[in-house]
Amino acid sequence: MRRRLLSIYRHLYRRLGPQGWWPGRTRFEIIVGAILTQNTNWANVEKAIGNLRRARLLDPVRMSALPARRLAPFVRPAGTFAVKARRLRNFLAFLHARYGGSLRRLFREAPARLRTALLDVSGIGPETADSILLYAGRMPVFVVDAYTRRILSRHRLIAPDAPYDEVQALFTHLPPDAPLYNEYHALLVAVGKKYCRTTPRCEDCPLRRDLERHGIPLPGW
DNA sequence: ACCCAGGTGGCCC
DNA sequence: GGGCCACATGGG
Repeated sequence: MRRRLLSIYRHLYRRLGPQGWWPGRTRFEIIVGAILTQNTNWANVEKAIGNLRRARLLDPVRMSALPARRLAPFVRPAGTFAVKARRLRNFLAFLHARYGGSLRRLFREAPARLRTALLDVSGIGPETADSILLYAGRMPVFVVDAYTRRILSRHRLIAPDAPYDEVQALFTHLPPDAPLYNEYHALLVAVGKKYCRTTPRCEDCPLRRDLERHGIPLPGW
């Protein structure tokens, strides 16, 4: 399994190159993006983040000053904006209550403890929590999203309806290396955007051809 | 006029 | 504990 996962990674990397994820520079911006991108096209998230940036709200203290009703209009392009404004505030309340508003202190937690804590925040589920841990915290936690699922299931590495933790467990076959997990997940999203929707016929997927050519046939094909 | 996008929580049974 | 459903914008 380890060999197979690494082989997929190498072929993805060779084809698509480094992805430079997460888009967004500061830790707080990454966290905001992770919440805003829930079930939403990233282009829409960028518009919302642009609104927040222009209003100088990409800062925990400044954002905390706004009640959800005042925050929502900035978030609007990301969709489900009332919900997401509340979720941003839920995170900020959590950050303030448990870490005195300090992201530095938050990320001093051990990954497993922080994950549990984040999952207690209403509006932060497993994917959002893991995105925060990996991309904002640079912790070796693999992120499972719709693309991860779609690609792995089409390659018969998981069942299409496999539970989150089960999919994530697959990647424990890899060394716990945050930059590797970062790049790997970003590549899965990139290849998913590029091929999995426009080319639902997996026989045409260049990744599959790469793997077969190199003697790593995918099971079930 | 659909359908989808880097989910999550709240119901209902 | 599973099976729906609301949330909602912008692009194809």
